Amino acid sequence: MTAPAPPSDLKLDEFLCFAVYSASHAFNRLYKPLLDELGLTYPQYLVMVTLWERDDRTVGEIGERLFLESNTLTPLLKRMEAAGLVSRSRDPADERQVRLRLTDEGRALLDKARQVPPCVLDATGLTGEEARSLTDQIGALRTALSR
Amino acid sequence: MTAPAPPSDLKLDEFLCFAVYSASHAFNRLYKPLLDELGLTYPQYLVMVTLWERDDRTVGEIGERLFLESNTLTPLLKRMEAAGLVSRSRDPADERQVRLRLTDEGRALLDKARQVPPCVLDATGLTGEEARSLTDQIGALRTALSR
DNA sequence: CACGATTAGATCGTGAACGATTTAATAGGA
DNA sequence: TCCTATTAAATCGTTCACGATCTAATCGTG
Repeated sequence: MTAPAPPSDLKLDEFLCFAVYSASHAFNRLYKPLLDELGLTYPQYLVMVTLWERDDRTVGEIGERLFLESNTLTPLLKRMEAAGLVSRSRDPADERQVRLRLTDEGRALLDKARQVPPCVLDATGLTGEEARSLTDQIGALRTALSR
Repeated sequence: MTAPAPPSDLKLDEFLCFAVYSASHAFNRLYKPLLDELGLTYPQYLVMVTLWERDDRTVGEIGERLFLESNTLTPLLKRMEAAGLVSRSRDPADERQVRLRLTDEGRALLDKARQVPPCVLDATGLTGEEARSLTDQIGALRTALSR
């Protein structure tokens, strides 16, 4: 005689973490075909965005911007270097640091990349204003979680 | 003479996708020590939640619930089986399907797991009502993105 | 009933994430 | 000046995520 399992009070659909987790994957799936056009993966695209914003950054600066550590970034950046998008070189003034610079090819990719965000906004079904609001709310959430 | 780089109009901080991506990682980092107590990774925890909600599910049903495919789930579920949390067995009525069932140990873990969501809500700094609202907005976003 | 089409999982290879550790360079104090 | 502490990346091992493909079981139509 097995006792009936006590009902679980953990409801997946009410989990904020799961909403975020699954939305993150949904974004990834949406981006995949768009970024394939650029020869980038999603995290590589984020690195490119940080370098398009400001070139010539250290691994640590990029990591600070993207909330990633060198153990994630080093292999990713090496793949980007192999793809001809960035150069990696030790800073002569401080040989501990590795500076990332866009190649001409990497810089040129910005033109194509400008077409991506409008496609993505369209797929969200949100207005620009709604998207901004949600971005701010989730940004604040990330800040709270990182304490 | 290199021309000054044209300013990028792609602003990382305005990217909804990046807010979601980085919040997802922030959740993971928050969950890690909590779930270490239970001997679970975060995706394994999600599988447990689905089975606590309803036991005896196929790989496909779990995947439908979590938006994951068998190529992700099969190895994950095998690790959970090896950890003694679930059993995997072919459905006699349809040998293509593999049914997942909680072991006694897996069922018993629910008690400990109930302590997790309050900790997480606390870390978000949100009220229950705010968290619910955000969960709904992000859930709707995921639905829109998956079209 | 047969047999091609479909379905459910599993397998394989690649690229992230990340904890833990290591290596090399710089900084700073006795 | 040396020598210890700190810092920046890199390395290693494990677990996800996912595209592509494979295998085996079942379905459906003639």
